[in-house]
Amino acid sequence: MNTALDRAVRVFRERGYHATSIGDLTAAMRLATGSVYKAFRDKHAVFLAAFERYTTLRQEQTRSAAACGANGREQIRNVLLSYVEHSQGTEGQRGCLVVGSAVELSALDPVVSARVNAQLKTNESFIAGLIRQGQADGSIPRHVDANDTARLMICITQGMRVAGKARLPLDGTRLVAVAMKLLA
Amino acid sequence: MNTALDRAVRVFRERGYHATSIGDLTAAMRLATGSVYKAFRDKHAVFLAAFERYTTLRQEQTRSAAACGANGREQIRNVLLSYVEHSQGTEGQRGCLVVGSAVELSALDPVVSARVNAQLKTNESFIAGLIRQGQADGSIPRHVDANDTARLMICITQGMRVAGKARLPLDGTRLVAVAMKLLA
DNA sequence: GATAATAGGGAATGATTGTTTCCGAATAAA
DNA sequence: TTTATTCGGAAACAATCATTCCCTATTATC
Repeated sequence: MNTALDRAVRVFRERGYHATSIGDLTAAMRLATGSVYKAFRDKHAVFLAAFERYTTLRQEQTRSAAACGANGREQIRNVLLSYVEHSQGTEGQRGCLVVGSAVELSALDPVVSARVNAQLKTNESFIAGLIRQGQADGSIPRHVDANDTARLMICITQGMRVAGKARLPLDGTRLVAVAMKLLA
Repeated sequence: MNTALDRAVRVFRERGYHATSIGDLTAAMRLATGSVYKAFRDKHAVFLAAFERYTTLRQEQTRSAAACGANGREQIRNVLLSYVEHSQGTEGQRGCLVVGSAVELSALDPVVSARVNAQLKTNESFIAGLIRQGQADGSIPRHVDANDTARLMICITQGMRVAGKARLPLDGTRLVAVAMKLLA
């Protein structure tokens, strides 16, 4: 089931919600029309399940990327680097389901809007927590505002995903080096 | 004609390309179906015209916002502030047609992809030019890398539009104050 | 003032959409 | 073996989509 969902995630990331037909979905999931409708109430339910699967998977990835850092500052650097890498090449053009949902559905679909908002808030407080941790371990100056900086970093990461969709080449080390000035 | 196009811009910004039907378009533009198809070859042509109208309009807005600044640094601050304001409230939730096109169409539509890419490149080199201007007038240190910083600022502005779509409240002065550390 | 030409509006059309239903195959229970 | 049940697959369904065609005004021209 999860393997079929992963394939649905991929299609929705590439084509978005409205441009993905049931035909696209069944072809990607290797399931017949009836099977999809036996497993999910409708297309919208498939999307919601795919969204949830995507966010849990991505959350694991960024947290394990952060875990490699020795202190708060290094953890944030790793998170940013991880975002750049996921915004590049094939993976980058495939896009982020959170960004895609925010842009395509947030204004039209209240339930998707709520999930997107919750996910962004989660990511933001995760980064804010890393900043505070860095201030505790001495790797980030005290005068840095954790909330404001975290919000700006959310903008940066979301913007990276947009740039990745548009095939703008991003140099990870250079870009992150500039972004780290926000922690000065 | 431009007034009808402005209404088309608004619909495409709110609903995106695929979720906008010809019915939505005719209702918004106050035109009958036949009239739309007499003025444009098809839906795609309407979108392209709306896209072009939107980008020229936005370009004017950001350039006039920049013009209010006394030096390069102040001009960049004004540009960032203008982006925050356009990413907030009703206007923010309406969304940016460049971001929307990048996310929804860039992977599927080569001609839209080219326009999006060109627009992002234009914005980026505009900001890079402001940075260099700031370095020339002494308001921005020489050691700032204009290209890298401009690219990161593009990520920031695009990310703001995503946040605006998701109704994340953005405090303009606070957010921009943090972002200005990139010019230190 | 009559006529040609053009622009705009709305109904008809064919294709595609999401959804449902029905049917056959495979598995488990009796 | 037979019966029941669950599962996947394909055809059928109504609705909606983008597009075309035709008709009616209105303007310009002679």
